Amino acid sequence: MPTNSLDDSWLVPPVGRIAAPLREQVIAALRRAILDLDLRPGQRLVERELIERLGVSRTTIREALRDLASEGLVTVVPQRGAIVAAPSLDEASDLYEIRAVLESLVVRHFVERAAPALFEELDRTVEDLAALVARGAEVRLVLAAKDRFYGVLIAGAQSPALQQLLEGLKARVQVLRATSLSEPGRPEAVVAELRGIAAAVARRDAALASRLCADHIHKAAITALGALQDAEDPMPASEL
Amino acid sequence: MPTNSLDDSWLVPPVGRIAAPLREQVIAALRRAILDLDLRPGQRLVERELIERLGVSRTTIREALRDLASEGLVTVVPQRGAIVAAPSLDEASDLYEIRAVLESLVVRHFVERAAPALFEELDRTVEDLAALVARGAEVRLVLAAKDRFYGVLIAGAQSPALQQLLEGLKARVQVLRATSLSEPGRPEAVVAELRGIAAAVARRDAALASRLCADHIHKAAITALGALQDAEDPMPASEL
DNA sequence: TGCGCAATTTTGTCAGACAATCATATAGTC
DNA sequence: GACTATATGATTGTCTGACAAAATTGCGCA
Repeated sequence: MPTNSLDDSWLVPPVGRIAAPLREQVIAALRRAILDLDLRPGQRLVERELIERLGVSRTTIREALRDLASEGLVTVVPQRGAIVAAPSLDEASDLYEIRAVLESLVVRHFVERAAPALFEELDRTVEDLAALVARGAEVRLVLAAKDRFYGVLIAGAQSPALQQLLEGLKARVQVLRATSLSEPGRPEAVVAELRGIAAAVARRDAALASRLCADHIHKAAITALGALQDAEDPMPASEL
Repeated sequence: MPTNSLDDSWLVPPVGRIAAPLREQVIAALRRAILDLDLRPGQRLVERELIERLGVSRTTIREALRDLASEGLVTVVPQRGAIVAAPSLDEASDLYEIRAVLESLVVRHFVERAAPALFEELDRTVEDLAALVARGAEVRLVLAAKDRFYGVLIAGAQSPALQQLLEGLKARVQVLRATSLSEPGRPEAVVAELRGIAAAVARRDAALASRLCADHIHKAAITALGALQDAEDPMPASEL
């Protein structure tokens, strides 16, 4: 077996030609594989192998890879192909900082524009999250709940551009988010922080909510980056 | 002649197969055409016509269009193809707001991280701009000078992620930037505002510089959006 | 053991094909 | 004559196969 070829753990049913644009299915499959770490950061994505595994043509694979590249999930090096994106510590730090200011904007817009129903829904998502954490649910579920929280915020902010940018940013740091929530005590802290944000939002205090949101992401960043620094690259190029 | 096909004004030498990846050349050609308004917002980009005009294969065209879509310069509607992106007033407003917070971040990073030489260069670019405005240079040149100013800021901020995001945002509002600078008195105001930013940066006053930068973009936004509102769609679908 | 060259792999691009979908024009109906 | 339904054409989505150029690998040679 040559250096590092794809492991087959993420083998989804070769992408049936069910309904939607085939390319979308390919993108979804690859995205899931990357976010679930079935494909490891830095790993090469060789077109021929993807063709075999997903059962679609090179045309489709290449378009999908380019889409993922624009999402920041893979990096396409000219004449060398695509690799799974692996943000360095510095990059990750930058991404978190950018996310902090953008989420602040989202919160401000939410307070200004969101429909009343969304204010209630925001509270509900926080309590859902709190319940999950209270009964010690696994990280994956907590993360999903947190995504719903941000999802409600974005929906209320009514800014497609913000939504698109933030989705890209979140995808790029997805790896680290799980890390952050795994630190002892962090889930409880997260609940407290989000409750604070929600409370400020409920009082229509945009400035405070926005600041709390930025704080929250900064704290998450510190935790995640710290963990990343400890682990410090458990995955160099060759690992045969 | 059918409804609205491409005008040939932007016909660049059919993209010679000179050196770099062909796709890059196609992307560059289309980007220039869009930013220069040779291709008008809302206009359909039919693959076959692009093939003929640029002399490359459909594969290449399609990949290029997808790249441009990820930059936000074109919008790809499934099953209907690509059209030149046309930001609505609301979208444009959002984009400017996002740009304001991100440029603020850039300025802050610049103050914290930039090499001394860049501080000097920043001053130089402002004075270049001032000179151009003073002798009433055309809008295109002034815009280019302004881009150099932002370019120096970005370079000093040393954040690839920020750079990438801002390039995308700037591309999307490019159309409006020209409009903004065409308003009487605006160029002189721009010079004053940028001088203020540069001065604050020179004093290493990150907070002030950052706030001034946000202000500057807000003002530009108001001017541009106002002009946009007046013009209010001089380009509906059919114009035979 | 180290280096350079050749064989192989992989990407970039092309051409042509086809089904599915969208757009338009035509014909039939009220 | 206006309106709807169908047919016709245009356009996109996807596939196949091909080839040159660049990168990678492996081998032979010094």
